[in-house]
Amino acid sequence: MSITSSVSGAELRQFIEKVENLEVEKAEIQDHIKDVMAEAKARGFDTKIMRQVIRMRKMKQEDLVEQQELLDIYTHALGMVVEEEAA
Amino acid sequence: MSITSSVSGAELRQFIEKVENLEVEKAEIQDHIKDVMAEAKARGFDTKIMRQVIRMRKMKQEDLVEQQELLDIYTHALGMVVEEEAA
Amino acid sequence: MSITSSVSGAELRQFIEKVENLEVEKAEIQDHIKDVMAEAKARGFDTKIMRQVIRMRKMKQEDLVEQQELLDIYTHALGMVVEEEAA
Amino acid sequence: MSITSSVSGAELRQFIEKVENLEVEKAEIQDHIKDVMAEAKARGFDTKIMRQVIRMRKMKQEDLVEQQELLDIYTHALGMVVEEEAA
DNA sequence: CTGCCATTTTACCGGC
DNA sequence: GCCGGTAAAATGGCAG
Repeated sequence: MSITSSVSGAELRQFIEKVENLEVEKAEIQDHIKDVMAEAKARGFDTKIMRQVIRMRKMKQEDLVEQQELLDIYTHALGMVVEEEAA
Repeated sequence: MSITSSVSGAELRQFIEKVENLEVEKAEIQDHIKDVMAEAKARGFDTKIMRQVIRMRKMKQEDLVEQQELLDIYTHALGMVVEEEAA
Repeated sequence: MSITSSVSGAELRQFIEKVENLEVEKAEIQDHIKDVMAEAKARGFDTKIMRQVIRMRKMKQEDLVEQQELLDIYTHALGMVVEEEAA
Repeated sequence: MSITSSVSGAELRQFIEKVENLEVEKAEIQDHIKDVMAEAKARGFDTKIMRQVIRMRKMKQEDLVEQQELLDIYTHALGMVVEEEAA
């Protein structure tokens, strides 16, 4: 009995190759980002600052989401606390 | 504030937005990868092993062998014997 | 605001601070681990392999063998032959 | 020539065991944290909220550090921009 | 080539 | 007891 018998090699291969193809696409985009940064640098901008700015803009958005989640949690929790105190 | 600053500001903004857009694209591809892995999992494949296989396929054969050898050296030095299958 | 809420708040604070203190301790130990690894690296050991060995030692032998077998199955199914050393 | 000859098994073992011991300590603290959380839960607190609160308190501290770093970067960058515009 | 930062992987925790 | 998501750790990549 072959060691391969317990899995469908063909199916596995399809999944693997699909992921690998997507990873290639991703790498291309990453390269593109690198190009843009290089161009910005050539135009005199400090890439370190740019990265920091990008990072902070991302964080700001995430914070909004975070705040909303906290609000939701508190809203639900209030119901619990009220029940709790009523008990 | 000088004209120069404003122009620089506009140009900077363009670079940053371009990068951010590319990062969005990248995130979408990453999500797609996640989907593929989830489907593979649903089809009964072990995603952890799949990831390992993908990593191995990316590595140069040379490095792969070297790393395996080093692992062997270390495990033997520690007296760790991993039970081998009789083929 | 009710007395109950204040009491709950104080109690909650106590729990949270206790957790935070424990997390500080944990971080210190983590730093210590980092130091040990750095020393090992300075002595010429490959820390990546060391980490892998530590992970392997944590795993049950049974699971370790199983995982290795699965990897073999997948690599064979994909026709990946990892060159074995002649001992 | 033995496969073990190229590394000092004794020294490696010492490093590994030291790390493992530290990891045991760390796990104990983690268990302790778990106990505290379980007790809080038993006292009626929502662990999800607690985690969120702990997380946000940590982030607040990290944000301060981040802000300072950004300030530093900007300070340095200003020098650059001034030079740039003078050029 | 070293340190730093982003990504990726692993481990954990709570819910079903 | 798995499973899904979330936080911690580790690896890899990039800039300097």
